[in-house]
Amino acid sequence: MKIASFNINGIRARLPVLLDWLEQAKPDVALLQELKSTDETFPRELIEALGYQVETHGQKSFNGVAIMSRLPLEDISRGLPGDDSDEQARYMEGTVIGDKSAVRVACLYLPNGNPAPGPKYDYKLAWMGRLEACASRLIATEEPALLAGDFNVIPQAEDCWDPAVWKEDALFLPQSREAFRRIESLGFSEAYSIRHPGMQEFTFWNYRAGAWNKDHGIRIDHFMLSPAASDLLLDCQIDTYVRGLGKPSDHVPIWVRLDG
DNA sequence: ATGGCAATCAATGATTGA
Repeated sequence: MKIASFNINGIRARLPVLLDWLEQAKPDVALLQELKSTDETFPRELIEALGYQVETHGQKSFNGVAIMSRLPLEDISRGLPGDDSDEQARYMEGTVIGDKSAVRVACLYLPNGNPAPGPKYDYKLAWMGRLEACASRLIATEEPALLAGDFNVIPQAEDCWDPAVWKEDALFLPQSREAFRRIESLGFSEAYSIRHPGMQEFTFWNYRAGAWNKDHGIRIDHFMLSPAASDLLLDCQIDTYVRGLGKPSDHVPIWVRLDG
């Protein structure tokens, strides 16, 4: 099964690009972030017309995540556990039933955290602590599971065009990278780096200052696979071309193919 | 400095993102 993740930066503004990409890439499952839409204003009909079951966890103006699947999709849960006062729609889970195996998928939009230090960075680190608890719970099931989405973390220096520029940024600060490593320490594998060691590809280019034309990008969208899911990994690719389409998102899709 | 763009909500300007 092919599972993709795409921070679309506004579902309504991005609908033409999304539909274009879906028809070319034909993922079985698409995990979307930054819907910037409530569940009520999410344009589900055109996506359902392509054969997808659409499950959303929206919020007005900001955040928002969705799971869309052409395979049976069950047991949806919405929201990141661990803080009942957190109103931001950044996390949901569902179980995809493949031909060979069921995969628990978590779609996440991890907080940016800038400016750091400050309350937004505190929220990011707290959020990552709660995510680690989810990761522990998922790995304990010993079933195939993955965490995917916009992590807003640059894992290592090779994952950005100029580490010096990002040195003080919340996406690259040591504490952010350490929190990312802690999830790996639980037993999760970051799919792209497993499949393409030493390669430099990006998933985000700022709209400003001609970043795309200069290839001033960063790699912040990731798939983290549990051991049981890693055993099924066949491929992981980044659909870079999507950044060059008309009216693009600032992120591009990344996907994995699992033998499931 | 990735200043310099884009999306959204709301009302011509502010907020947020990374």
